[in-house]
Amino acid sequence: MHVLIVEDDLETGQFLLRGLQECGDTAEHVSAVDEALLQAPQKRFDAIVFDRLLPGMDGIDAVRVLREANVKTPIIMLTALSGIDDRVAGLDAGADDYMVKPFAFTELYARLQALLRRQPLAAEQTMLQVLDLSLDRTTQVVTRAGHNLDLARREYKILELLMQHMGQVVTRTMLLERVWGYGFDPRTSIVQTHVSRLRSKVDKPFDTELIKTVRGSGYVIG
Amino acid sequence: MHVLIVEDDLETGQFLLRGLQECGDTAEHVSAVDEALLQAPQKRFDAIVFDRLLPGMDGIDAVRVLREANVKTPIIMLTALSGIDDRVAGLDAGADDYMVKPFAFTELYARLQALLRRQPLAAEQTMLQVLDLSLDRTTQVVTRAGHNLDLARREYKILELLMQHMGQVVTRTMLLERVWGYGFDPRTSIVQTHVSRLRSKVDKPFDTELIKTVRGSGYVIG
DNA sequence: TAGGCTTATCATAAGCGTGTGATGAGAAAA
DNA sequence: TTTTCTCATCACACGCTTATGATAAGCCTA
Repeated sequence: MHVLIVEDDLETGQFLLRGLQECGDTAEHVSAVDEALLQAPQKRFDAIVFDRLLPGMDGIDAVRVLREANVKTPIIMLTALSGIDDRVAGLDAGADDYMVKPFAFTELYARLQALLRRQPLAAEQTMLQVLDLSLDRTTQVVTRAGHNLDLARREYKILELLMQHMGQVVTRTMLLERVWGYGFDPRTSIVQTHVSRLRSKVDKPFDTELIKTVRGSGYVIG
Repeated sequence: MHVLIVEDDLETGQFLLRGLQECGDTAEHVSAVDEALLQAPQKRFDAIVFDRLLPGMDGIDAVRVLREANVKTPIIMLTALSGIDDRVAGLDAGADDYMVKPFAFTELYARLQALLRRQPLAAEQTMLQVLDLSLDRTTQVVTRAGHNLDLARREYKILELLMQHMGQVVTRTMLLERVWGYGFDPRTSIVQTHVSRLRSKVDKPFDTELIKTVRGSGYVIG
């Protein structure tokens, strides 16, 4: 992800910058409000981390200005004040979340990821690959060992989610949420059925089995 | 982690329960406020997920009661109302975070993890290692000498507990409590059976024996 | 409207995980 | 040594989870 950090304290700013880079993400650091107002609408950021107390203009007013300018990028406010009123003011102005200083970087990072999960990522990987299986998200073409695979929409979505998380278990709940948009358990074997059909196209005709089931959890690829 | 779910809607409750189990955690589900007030101080939960609208007592009042009773467990409120005032009320009463329904399970899970990361008391190490045996708590993958070990849920939980306390004796009672959730002695050889199965996968195929029994007490690793 | 494709549900079967009790091995106590 | 107790292991049975095929409903297209 690509994050804009608006923070007048240089030390904190660098700390966040480095933290994000170490997690494999990219970030830009500005220390003045007007710079932020200039950058935010122009470049495509996935999220903005906004300090509450800035010289010149209150961070809260700045957020309000951004929202009025139709900037919808998720914003996390940083505040040194822990009062309830202070938190509310930020949310009220249009921030999506707040964090009270001092905070752990890991928590900020978790919240960033939570926000991004809610919002679609601006820059996602378009080509996904696992061994001889590849999926192109722009054309939605799936091939294995050179052969084109003709997948139905649900099947494609399942495979896409699995490949986005290759090596990690994708739980049934996650599949229901991301593929079906369900917020509940339908109490039918709907996931199993579709994974079965997916396997019959992706795995059955070939010699190595890529989609593995993890009993009690879900499925993994790779 | 071990989570208490307070939610009167059975479907949502089961959905959360299942979601947590799929992620390798444990949870208990109660649907009434008084049950929650009874359970929360007694058992050791790492977090509580609290529905805002419950029959009998407002969830907010319940949270306040818990906090007054000196229960410090992190609490996430679930609310169907998205107004600012509603959010504040929850935080004000002593909740640590809120989520607006409908919500994605993945986000709730991220927030739970964020809350636990903030709490220093739960020394949650993600990578556990004893000689050539290693256990990754995020992916739930166990390897020894480079080989992947395919463990059942109970076996994994036992090994996890042993490795968390490497060098210390883990008593049978402790295992019954943390792996099975039993508060009593079932008077069967259930623990022995499962440790035996665990050993057949972890120790048998290799030359050095890692899991040792301490006669009269329990087991140690390392 | 007919036909084909996609999708949801149900029934069934197979497979795996788990709990129980029996049996035997080995350590500690007498 | 013998006795007693604890622990390890095994086989079996039950139940839950998962895989799969049949069926039916819905949707788009010609």
